[in-house]
Amino acid sequence: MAPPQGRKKSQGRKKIEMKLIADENARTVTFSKRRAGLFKKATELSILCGTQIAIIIFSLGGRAYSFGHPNVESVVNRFFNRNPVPNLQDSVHGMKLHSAMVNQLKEQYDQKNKELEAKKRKGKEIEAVLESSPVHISEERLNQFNMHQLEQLKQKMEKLRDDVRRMVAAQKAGLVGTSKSMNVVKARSVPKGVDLANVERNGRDASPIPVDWLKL
Amino acid sequence: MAPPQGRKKSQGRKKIEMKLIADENARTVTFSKRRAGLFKKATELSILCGTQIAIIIFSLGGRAYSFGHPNVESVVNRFFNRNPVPNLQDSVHGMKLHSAMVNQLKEQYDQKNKELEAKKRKGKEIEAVLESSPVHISEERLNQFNMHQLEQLKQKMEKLRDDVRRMVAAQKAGLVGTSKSMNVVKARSVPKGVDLANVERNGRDASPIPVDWLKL
DNA sequence: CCCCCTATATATAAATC
DNA sequence: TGATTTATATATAGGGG
Repeated sequence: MAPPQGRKKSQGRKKIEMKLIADENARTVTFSKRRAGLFKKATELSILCGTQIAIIIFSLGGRAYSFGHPNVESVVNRFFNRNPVPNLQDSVHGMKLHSAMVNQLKEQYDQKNKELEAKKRKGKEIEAVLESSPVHISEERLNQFNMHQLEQLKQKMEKLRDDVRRMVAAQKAGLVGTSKSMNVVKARSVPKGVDLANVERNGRDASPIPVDWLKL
Repeated sequence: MAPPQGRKKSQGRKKIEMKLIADENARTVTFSKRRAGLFKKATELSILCGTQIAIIIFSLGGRAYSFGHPNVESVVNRFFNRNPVPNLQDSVHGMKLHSAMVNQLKEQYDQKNKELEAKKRKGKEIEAVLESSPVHISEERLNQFNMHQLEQLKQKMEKLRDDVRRMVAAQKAGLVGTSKSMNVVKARSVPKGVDLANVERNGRDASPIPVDWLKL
């Protein structure tokens, strides 16, 4: 009934940037809360899906925190195949491969390859649309953009299409890549169907566009 | 005002009992979702608090899923206070892989992963540009342009640009071709001792899928 | 299996004790 | 470091394609 005579007790949860929390105090608090939350989630997962789980965490201070269902050691050992997994005996060039890990690696590769495949497919679809869509561009519309924006737009389109091509080509030729990074920052959602571009040519570029994204 | 003429599309999230999900299908779905959620949480924790984390999960089916920042092995070894693993030479995510086959496997995985990342990044970037543009242009519309039209666009832009230049009449020396195609970036980066002091992103991995893409 | 959507259950950033 | 409270940000169960 009575209108809130006092200010709100809290602004409620705020969104925070995804980067190392500078304030050590706040960081510690967040660490405690999230660590607890993570373990809770792990517990639920193991119960709901009947899985074995092991989690090991080292805080910046060097303290170790662990969680295990049924326990850390058994899961870790199983993962590193210390406890032989009879069902897995892959071998390459005669040597035994380390089960769970290698097996997982294969799956991951396949997964990524699959995602890539999907993207290429989408890229082609878009290309098709571009080819068959005789849309007239009015001067009006053109004049609404400034050169900088148009240039950027064009470049991005070209670049994207170029990438699609390269990828398709590489795919056909059986690519042989060499890189050493393995970070996957999972994006919440893959941007709509943004994939297109082409034109082998690349002219100049006057505007001081912050084109670091162009280097791939 | 008008009462909802149609039924709700969904009853929304329902509370579930904390016990092994009986329906195998539902269980699998939940496992996928929650596993992803768990890894995401772990990723955030490692970033926000600069911690090292390792997670290993074995599904009921016996499949292994892992997450590691900087990688599972280092964290596990640190936890058990061991030096390099004795009877385990291969490392999935980072370093010395003594098996040529496994090594190749890893490279291919990295390559795919990298391309995928680039793809996602670009998708986001183009979206960003589109959004920051004073003139709203839907992706739909953008996708309707074909290369010929883009060429025209470019020509018009160049003309405009030249006009502006004339007007500004000044130093125009800054015209540099800014575009290059990438050609396999072989980074010999050694994810050795990652100093968590400046954690930018984390390592992550996971994903199932049964396929024998390679006859080992 | 993957993606999307909706409606709700949960996790948590902040502030305070 | 914990335990609470408040107001929001996120995670997800269910269901469809």
